[in-house]
Amino acid sequence: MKLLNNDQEPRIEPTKAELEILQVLWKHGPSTVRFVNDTLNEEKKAVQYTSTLKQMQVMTERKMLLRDESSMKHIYAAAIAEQPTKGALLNRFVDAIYDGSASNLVIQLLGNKKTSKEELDAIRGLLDELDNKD
Amino acid sequence: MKLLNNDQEPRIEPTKAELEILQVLWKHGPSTVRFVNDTLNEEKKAVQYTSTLKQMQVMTERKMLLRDESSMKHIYAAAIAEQPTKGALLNRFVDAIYDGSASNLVIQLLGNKKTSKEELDAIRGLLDELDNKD
DNA sequence: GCAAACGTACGATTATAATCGTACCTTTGC
DNA sequence: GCAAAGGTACGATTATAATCGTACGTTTGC
Repeated sequence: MKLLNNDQEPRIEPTKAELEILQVLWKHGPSTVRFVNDTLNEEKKAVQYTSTLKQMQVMTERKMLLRDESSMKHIYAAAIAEQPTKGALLNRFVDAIYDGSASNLVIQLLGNKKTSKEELDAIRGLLDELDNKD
Repeated sequence: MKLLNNDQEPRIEPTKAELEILQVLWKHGPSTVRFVNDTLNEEKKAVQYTSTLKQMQVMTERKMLLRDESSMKHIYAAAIAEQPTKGALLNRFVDAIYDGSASNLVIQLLGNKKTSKEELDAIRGLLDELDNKD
């Protein structure tokens, strides 16, 4: 028997579908379901309006989104910040795949044909900045 | 109606549970179910023998593992290589979270308190190597 | 004023991942 | 020889994610 999880705390481990919705809200700011659904259909995948609606309703229950119900067209906003959320996902990923070693991940990244020269230069720039800060 | 997917090709997108099993096999080489299950219980989580067995049977069907049935204690081996598999997972992750931008991921990594100085030095070393190669 | 368009609510369904119980076969040790 | 230990096979179950149909309320345009 699984006890009900009357979660009051926001969950910061969005699923794939949840993340797609969050990305739209992070990028465009507070939006209607209509807007989010249209954006998903344009940029990601075909999905019914009510599916997106349902997702966003559940996410609101789980405190991942905030909902302004003052007008009929509810306005949803991300309740969790982009960077901390992505950071948590990244940590989980590094733990699961690279046994917690960030440099192992970077090895993979650098050995990857799909990582462009521009990306590499950008990464180098970041490290240089860090050097100057310390 | 979903058509049957008589997949002949190996699937290279292991799930969480599948990845844990693959990690054991990659690390220790071909192993029995008993060994994999013991290792998971020691290093990861409590799980029944038959659960691990079932997973590995399914993974074999999906061509992610190879099975040597010549003796009663079947010996399983990873059928997909570690680096390409992790690379594919990494690409998916970067696409899903960082819109395909590897440098954005690294920004996150560097800004992350959990990334140690040693890790940063290691990363720097990698970039230096790359410099000398080009 | 009323039909069409558009909105929310919500149960039901489907898809997939993950776990486990039970049946049954093989090996081993005494 | 045979009971106990340990192995595989496999259906059933549970957990979770994801999608959608339908009911019904509100707004809008003509």
